[in-house]
Amino acid sequence: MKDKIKARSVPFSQTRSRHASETAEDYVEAVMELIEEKGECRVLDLARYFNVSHVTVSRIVKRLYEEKLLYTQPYKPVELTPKGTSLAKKVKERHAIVLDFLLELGVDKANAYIDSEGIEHHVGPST
Amino acid sequence: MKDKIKARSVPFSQTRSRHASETAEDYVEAVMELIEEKGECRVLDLARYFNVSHVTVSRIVKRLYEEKLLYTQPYKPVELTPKGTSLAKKVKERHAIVLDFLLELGVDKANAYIDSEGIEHHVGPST
DNA sequence: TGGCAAATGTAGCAATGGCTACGGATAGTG
DNA sequence: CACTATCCGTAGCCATTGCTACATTTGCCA
Repeated sequence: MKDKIKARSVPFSQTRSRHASETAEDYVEAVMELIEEKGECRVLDLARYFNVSHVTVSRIVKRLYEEKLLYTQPYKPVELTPKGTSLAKKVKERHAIVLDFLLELGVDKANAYIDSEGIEHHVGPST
Repeated sequence: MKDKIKARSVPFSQTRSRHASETAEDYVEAVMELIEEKGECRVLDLARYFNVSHVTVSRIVKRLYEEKLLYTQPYKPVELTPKGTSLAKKVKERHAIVLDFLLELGVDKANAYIDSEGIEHHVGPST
């Protein structure tokens, strides 16, 4: 029994640090997409994208700037650093894999798209 | 383009309340499993299960008690209320569905088990 | 150029979920 | 009965991510 408890605990560990990383991944991916779509990425674009207030975005952008994932200057658009670009590409690739995975299973496209947003962070390398 | 932004924003909305609900679901499920396995569910069992300190568990148990999902008394085992039992069953059922889903696809059992822990919260009804 | 609307930034609050440190409760054992 | 080990609760700290309210900057248009 104890073994089982121990084994099951694995997926839940390091929740906080993982959650912070997920946020970073979501943001760099969003920035990359918004730049592709609109030519630039404003704080408000991100706020609409994630359905949160511009304040929340602005704070997170500041943190990611400190992590050297984003370039940001007051009242200017947000851009990706090389590090941020690299992470964004990795995330998009993984996202595409998950999407294909679900599509291949007959999940209809709209639902697959929605579901894969949340799922991607939970997929182990083997899967 | 705007449509796409709006559409993509859906999965991210209400992140906080959703996260709190996920915690509640994880906890009632864990309580149910631990009671099945060990006959009772102590705070420390949950702490080991989730790989967090007993303090974290104790605070969350208090919150779930206020939400009428758990019974709890100082220094006593944690139990499920009818509401908690009902939620736990729903979660376990959904969890089982996700697990079967992955197993059917040839994901080997161990990995499916691990992955489904995180995925289950992101699965829409249709999937 | 002046002024307004939109975009950002800042201050400050709340909830959640991590933690350590410390103290009280409980249960088992000699 | 007393002791000791384990369990649990409380106090208090931190980080993250929501928010509203208010201040500031920018950019555009009359």
